[in-house]
Amino acid sequence: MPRVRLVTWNVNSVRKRLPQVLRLLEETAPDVLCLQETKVTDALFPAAALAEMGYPHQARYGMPGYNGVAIVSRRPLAGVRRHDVLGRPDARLILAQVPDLDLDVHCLYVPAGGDVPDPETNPRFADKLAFLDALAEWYAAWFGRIDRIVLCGDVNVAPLPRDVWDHRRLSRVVTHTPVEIDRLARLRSSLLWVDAVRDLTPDDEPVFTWWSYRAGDWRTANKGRRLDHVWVTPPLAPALAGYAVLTEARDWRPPSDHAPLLVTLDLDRAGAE
DNA sequence: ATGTCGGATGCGATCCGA
Repeated sequence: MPRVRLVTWNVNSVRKRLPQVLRLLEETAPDVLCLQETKVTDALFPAAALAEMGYPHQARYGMPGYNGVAIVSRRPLAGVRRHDVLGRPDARLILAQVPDLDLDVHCLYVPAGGDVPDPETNPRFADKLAFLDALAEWYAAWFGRIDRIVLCGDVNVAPLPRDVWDHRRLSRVVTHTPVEIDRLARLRSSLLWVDAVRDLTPDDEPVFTWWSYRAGDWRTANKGRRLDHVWVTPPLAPALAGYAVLTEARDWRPPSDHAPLLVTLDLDRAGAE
């Protein structure tokens, strides 16, 4: 079986960013692309343009204006399923099987959590914590079935000190507070998920996938955070072969504030399902 | 507190969410 390439990207509107998405597909030729913040209803999703580029297999879960996730693939998808975390239909998680690869792909967009890292005064932050708790519980109920799952998405948490440009300063900033890091760790424990990037890179090496629009020269300032993650279940850990943050895409005008994350799997080295 | 995006509303400028 050849190497498998997966890319995940928070596009911040798939319609606004369609030329950049097509360029990404052309230049990186992934088997599967996971998109977050598509910000489009399913009826208006640019299905034909992506199909024309060689990606006719698409699972999408959109809503007007906000959120929205999609999995687009060169290989057939099966068993497409949406999951409403906390019972809310807000287009944040979609699941699909890739039968050719004997793999499940999950595409996730975790709530950002607002500006104030206090669940007492900021309902958005409380909601983010509740979302992570509910998702952890949901996955924990799968435990025992040893599946080959790849979870891709914008988890809106940068867990390690070197996942942000300034650990001390950002410890009081939403995305890097201890309480969020604790909740993300619980989610990771739910299925013993392996964080692909940190499995392939020492923890003390800075890795970022997001740079705010508000910093003038993002590359020079480099005030980034690693908000976008690819996690795999234990049978896939031996298959992890490489990753790349495609920072060049952060400059494709008009840019998303996230860079795509590419992960390569060598499925010959994976465990069985 | 600020900075800059994208979408929705409703048709212009403002609000929400990020």
